[in-house]
Amino acid sequence: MKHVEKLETLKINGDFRRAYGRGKSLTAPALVTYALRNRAGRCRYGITASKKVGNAVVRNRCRRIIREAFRTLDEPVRGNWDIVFVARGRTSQTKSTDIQRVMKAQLKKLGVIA
RNA sequence: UGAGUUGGCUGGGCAGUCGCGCGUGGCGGUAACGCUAGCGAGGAAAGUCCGGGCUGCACAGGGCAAGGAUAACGGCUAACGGCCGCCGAGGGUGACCUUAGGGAAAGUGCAACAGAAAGAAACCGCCCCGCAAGGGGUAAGGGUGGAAAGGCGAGGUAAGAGCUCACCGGCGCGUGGGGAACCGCGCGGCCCUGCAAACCCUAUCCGCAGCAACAGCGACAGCAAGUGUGCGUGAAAUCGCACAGCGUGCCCUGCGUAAACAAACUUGCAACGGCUGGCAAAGAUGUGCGUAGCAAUGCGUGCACAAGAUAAAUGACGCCUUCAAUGACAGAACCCGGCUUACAGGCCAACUCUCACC
RNA sequence: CGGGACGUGGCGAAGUUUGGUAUCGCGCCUGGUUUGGGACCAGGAUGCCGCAGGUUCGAAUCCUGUCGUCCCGA
Repeated sequence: MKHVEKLETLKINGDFRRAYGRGKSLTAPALVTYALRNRAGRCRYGITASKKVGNAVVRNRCRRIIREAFRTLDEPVRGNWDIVFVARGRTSQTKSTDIQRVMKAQLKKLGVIA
């Protein structure tokens, strides 16, 4: 992802719902990834941390860890995708480098990265 | 030496590499913007329990009703249901802690079961009268109960009883102290059970809503409304005046109730992944010193203080200190003053009891 | 930001108004009936009434604080 201009983030509830409903997904104890090809002409991503994960501090930490893992990803994205990352109970206790390893494997399997 | 009480502080640091928010300063650029410096979560930012600022409701003045809140006394404060002091009550050997703590002779209600009786009472017992049945007196004793008609002792009596007396408790009056709650002393007579976090009464305070308030701007298409009577000017009333109507739960006073040249105009609603302001540096701010005060706090003076997002910024890697920080509780959302609740570890001060020694 | 409701045996509810005994249905256990099971009959167990204080002689009920769940409005 390095040397690429800032990615747009998903904001509308409808975009998230479309990714959940029609996108492909993979699950791990610390991260769930949804991916769906879009027609927006660019790649977008969103991060979700539900109330079940913890209080506001814990939810913020999950979002930061996931965002840092995604930011420092080396491989470029092939094509235009909407990607949604969902934090789980283990996310807040995991290091961002470990999350990145899981994320890389999931994105590769989904065909987002080479 | 050990145990404890109260109050306060802290809530890792370093800045090397990468990254984020703001847009205050500088540089470059016509501009968009780029580079760089700067600033960037808490003591509770939390819960949203009180009080204000601010904004709107025409909401100005007065009264009534309803509803809500508070409750010894004095003070502090912009205000408070907060804080300080003090009194009473309760707990602790003590430092100290706790305390919704007005009124039960204004009225209504409740007090299950037990008990004769739960408010002004006679079941047993005791005493008197009577052959007996029964009648009368009596709250000392028994028994029930959380609570039984002031407590206890002496006198007194047929037996008893504040019937009388001493002490204690309560009430009333007087008096001394205190700013007051209240405390002390003297005198008087002996009348009153508990529950108002039951209804209620008394005193004091409170208009309602909330930054998704509110103000402004805009694209595509839309919707609704512009009250009644009389008089005046005009060709025409949406102009002027009066009354009515409408505008807060009600009443009174006062106030408001858009817009002229005949096809527009005005107002309101609604609509959007809306946008901008409100809203980010300065005020009921914090702190040092002086001063008034027991204190809360006031006054004077010096110094310090740039988080400001809008799906929402503080992270990752590394190093150091550490028993441990990967691991206390926890993330600003208009802003302040409090309250309440959560909190690993560490530090400081004052005081109390105890042990030892002098 | 504002408003409201609810936490009671394993599950679902009543009781809270007006304070004194916690009740009902399903489920569970034991026994009977049956060759056995179901159904049926008889009996039984199961509660810190979300938590912590307070008022009261006495609290599921009243008051205060607190935790959790759900709903509504702007």
